[in-house]
Amino acid sequence: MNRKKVTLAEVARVAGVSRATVSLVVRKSPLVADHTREKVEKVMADLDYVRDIGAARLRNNSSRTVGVIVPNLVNSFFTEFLSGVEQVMGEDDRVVLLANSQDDPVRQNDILQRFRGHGVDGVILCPAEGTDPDLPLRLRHRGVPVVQALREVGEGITDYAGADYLEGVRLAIRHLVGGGHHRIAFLSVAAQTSAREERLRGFTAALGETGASSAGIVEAELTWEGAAQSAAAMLALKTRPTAVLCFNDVLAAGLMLGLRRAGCEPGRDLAVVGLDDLPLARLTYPPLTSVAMQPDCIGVRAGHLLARRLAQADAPVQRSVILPRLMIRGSSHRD
Amino acid sequence: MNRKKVTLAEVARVAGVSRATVSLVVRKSPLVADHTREKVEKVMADLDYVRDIGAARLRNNSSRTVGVIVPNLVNSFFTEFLSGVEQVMGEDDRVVLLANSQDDPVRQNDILQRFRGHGVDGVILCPAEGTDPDLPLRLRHRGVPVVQALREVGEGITDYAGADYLEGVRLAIRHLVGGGHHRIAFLSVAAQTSAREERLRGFTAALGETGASSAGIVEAELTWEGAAQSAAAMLALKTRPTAVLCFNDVLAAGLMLGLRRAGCEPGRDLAVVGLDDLPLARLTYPPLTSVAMQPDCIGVRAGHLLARRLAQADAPVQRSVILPRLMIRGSSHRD
DNA sequence: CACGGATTTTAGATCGTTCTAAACAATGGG
DNA sequence: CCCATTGTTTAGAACGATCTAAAATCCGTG
Repeated sequence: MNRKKVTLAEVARVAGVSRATVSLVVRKSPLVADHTREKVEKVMADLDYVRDIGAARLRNNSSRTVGVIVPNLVNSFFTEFLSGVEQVMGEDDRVVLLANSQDDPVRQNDILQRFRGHGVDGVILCPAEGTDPDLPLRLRHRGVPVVQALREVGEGITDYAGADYLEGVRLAIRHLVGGGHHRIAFLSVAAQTSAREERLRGFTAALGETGASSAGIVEAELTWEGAAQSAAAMLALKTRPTAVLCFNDVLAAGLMLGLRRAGCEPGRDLAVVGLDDLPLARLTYPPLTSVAMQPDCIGVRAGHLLARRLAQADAPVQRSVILPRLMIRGSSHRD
Repeated sequence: MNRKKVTLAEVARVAGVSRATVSLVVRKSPLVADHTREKVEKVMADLDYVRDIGAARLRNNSSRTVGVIVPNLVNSFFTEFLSGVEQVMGEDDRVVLLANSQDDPVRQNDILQRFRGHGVDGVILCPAEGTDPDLPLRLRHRGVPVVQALREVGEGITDYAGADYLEGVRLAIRHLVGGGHHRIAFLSVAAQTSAREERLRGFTAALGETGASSAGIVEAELTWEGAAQSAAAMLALKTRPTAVLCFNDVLAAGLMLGLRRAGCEPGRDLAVVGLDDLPLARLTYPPLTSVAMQPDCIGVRAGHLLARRLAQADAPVQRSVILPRLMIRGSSHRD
């Protein structure tokens, strides 16, 4: 209640030095003599002084704050990513401003504006579906350092951290073909993002490489219910697939549910493979074969990329792409 | 690159008015005449002016920023909660500073300090395991408005938003007893939090009410692997349970996995009930009966509580407790 | 047309920090 | 004893907004 804020000036007064000196101590400058440093540090501890970073930023332009924009906070793909980012930032004594674009480019712009108002040092962005491809360019012109992650818009304009979705899909398809599957369907989402495009491209590419054939592409809403409902469409394809590759694990899990309802036992009657290897992949029945994209690692890398760019604004653009790993489980076995 | 920051003064100069007037326009004060307002707004738009909230806060003490501390970013209980908080804050034109305490009180203190330095208006805190019970009091003395959520430490010192875990457990036990189960075990976690205590208390209380008896309490690490490993201990209990209530759905799902490995079919040989009703509850096999705590709603309420307190610092302490709902699914059927 | 009151506008101080440039202290050489 | 040199400290002006209190403008009346 009565707690007045302790300021530099207050510390200076008590310690019998000038504000400038205290400021130097706060910033661990080597310019201050040891004995004054100690004296000042003691006073700071006694008074429970907390440096006001906002005021500091006003003067010197570094808020030690970064904005993170994700399209979604329920899919653990994004929250694990977020977790990685938060971890790096914490280690680096930075703080994360979080916002959820809900995959809406308009909201996303609002958020960027808000972040700008808060003086963020930089932004890590998973661009929302339908993001204007020259948003990155506009941001660069406004002087906002940006790292894109998980999805990308515009080419080579900003740093980027993600996984090699294409290779991930190839791993999955090879695994299926190796297991004797030759008619493979793809369960996709409607939302147009780079992640989707890459996965779809990977699908046709990998089919070409392996000589397997597409049994068709079915689209579902990005929820397990949507996927469950799509089971009917999947079973009604002209060329009935023996295996289905899904855009991600949520869809795969939903599909398995829908298949079982329709009397088709996933893993036995129809192989199902997911992508992302979310934790839930181990908990479905049968456990879901999936491709691990390690979103937490991607988050860590995105954090490092941003740190690098903040340190050196004109560094060359860099892409950091993680190699996925295939996790084989029951949903793609024939036993 | 060359973008210089557009300031109030710049806008004022171009519009031919004083900074003070522009400031009034920015804050939508009714004091400005309509024609000047329009003129100024036009200039602001032309110059792409963004108000510097940090600078504003320095003068008037409202950063429109709140800190959120969660113990964990992989359990969707917390991320759904976070999602709710973020949503309310966004609507209210506030911004969320996110940090993960990793259930470590020391980290948690660091984070609180950091938040203070960033001038947050208030904090929403899910206290880490082992948090000093008078942390809330200390924070109050420092003048930091706090709302606790999901877990609570200290009694009635801060506002609190959570679910009625006790009632949730009661619902689950009643359901089991109604289904003919009389020997019920509890799968708990080791971590000492108010959530755990309340659930455990609820367990014994509900057993008393219904006349069922405890088959024992088993502790597991809070991961699905931990729960899977505990299946053995569960099956080895002296009085073999016919049903198990689990601290949360992650444990329940893990336990089901472990049971099946041990040749005991969950849902048929042993009923399993979870708590929290995470999305994964629908995706396990058999689908998991659980008690919905609606963490996203709790997040929304926590946000509102904090907004209220920021508006009125001396409002009476309020608790907002959500009534849980039982979601009956296959894991507790006998068929 | 002068006056009082309401409506608009503004100058200048202020928030807590950092920066710049200069002052001050200590030391050693000539 | 003065001066240059190095090492420490500091006064005062920023940063970009908001607040306060006062000034300027407008308007209807007497």
